[in-house]
Amino acid sequence: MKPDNLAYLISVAREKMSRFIVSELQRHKIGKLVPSHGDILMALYQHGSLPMKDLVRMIRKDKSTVTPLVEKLINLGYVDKNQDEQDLRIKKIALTFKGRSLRPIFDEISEKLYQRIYKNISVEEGKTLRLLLEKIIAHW
Amino acid sequence: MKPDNLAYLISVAREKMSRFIVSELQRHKIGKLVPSHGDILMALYQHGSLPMKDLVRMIRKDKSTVTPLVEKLINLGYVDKNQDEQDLRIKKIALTFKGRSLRPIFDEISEKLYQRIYKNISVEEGKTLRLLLEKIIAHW
DNA sequence: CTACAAAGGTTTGATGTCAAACAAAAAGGA
DNA sequence: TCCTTTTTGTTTGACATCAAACCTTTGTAG
Repeated sequence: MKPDNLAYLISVAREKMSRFIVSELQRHKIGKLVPSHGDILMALYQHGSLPMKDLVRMIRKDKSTVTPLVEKLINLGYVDKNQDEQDLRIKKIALTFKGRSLRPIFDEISEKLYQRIYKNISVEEGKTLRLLLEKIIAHW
Repeated sequence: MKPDNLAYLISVAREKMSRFIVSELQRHKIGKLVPSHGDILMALYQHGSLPMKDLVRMIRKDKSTVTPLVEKLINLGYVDKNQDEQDLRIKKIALTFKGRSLRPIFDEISEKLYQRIYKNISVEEGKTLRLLLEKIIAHW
């Protein structure tokens, strides 16, 4: 649905970025991951151990989506899941050693994505773009 | 995966728009459709009958994705599919009367989306935004 | 004309995604 | 204490999505 040109362009940009990330992840043979898995790992890199609840909020996906996403990362050995001791409802997700060892790769992919975006716009234009997108989002 | 702020903002903007469209479609009881179905109908509103091949290109989805999307629209009675007479490989998708009758609703949703986006940015800013997104996409 | 390659679509299998229903634990109120 | 509500997370069912394999029809080289 792309009646307005802006909506169309935003969708296309997002698709390009998404495909770029997926292809980079595959190139590194990390397992067949999608950007959402990357979101989870990035969140863990930045915040350490996190309960499912916070992960759900941070990656902006339904909780019933996050469960299998995390499960996959567990099966690949990148994270583990442990019950909180105070509140037994809470499951805390944390990086394993193997998961932490992937960080350089994710940093590299992030950097590459950044370079790709800024290949054809200036830093100043990037600022403008960020500002406009924030305006649209903030008062949505 | 939202290391760079811009990538993150573009994703969030796209998600907001997508959810907006889905909720509008549901509000109109058109059937449980997603934006991709809207993309197909909009393409047909603009170009009349279209072969699957062109539909695939226009909505930027894999051909194996478009097949079931169209099938759903057929089941809902909004489009039909007929074999081309010259080239028997080609299946042409066309709007039915019922499908055409939905056009006002889609025009309304488009307009609402436009209003939502431009609620907090000026026309001039919209122009700038479009320009910058095009820059990023074009030389991707 | 025949064989091979290319093009247009569908099928199959795997998986991400959401909504709704569910289960279990904690919180709160009487 | 006991009952109700809220919170946290999983399960289930439906479906969009893609990649790879497949089928059918065209196009083409020899």
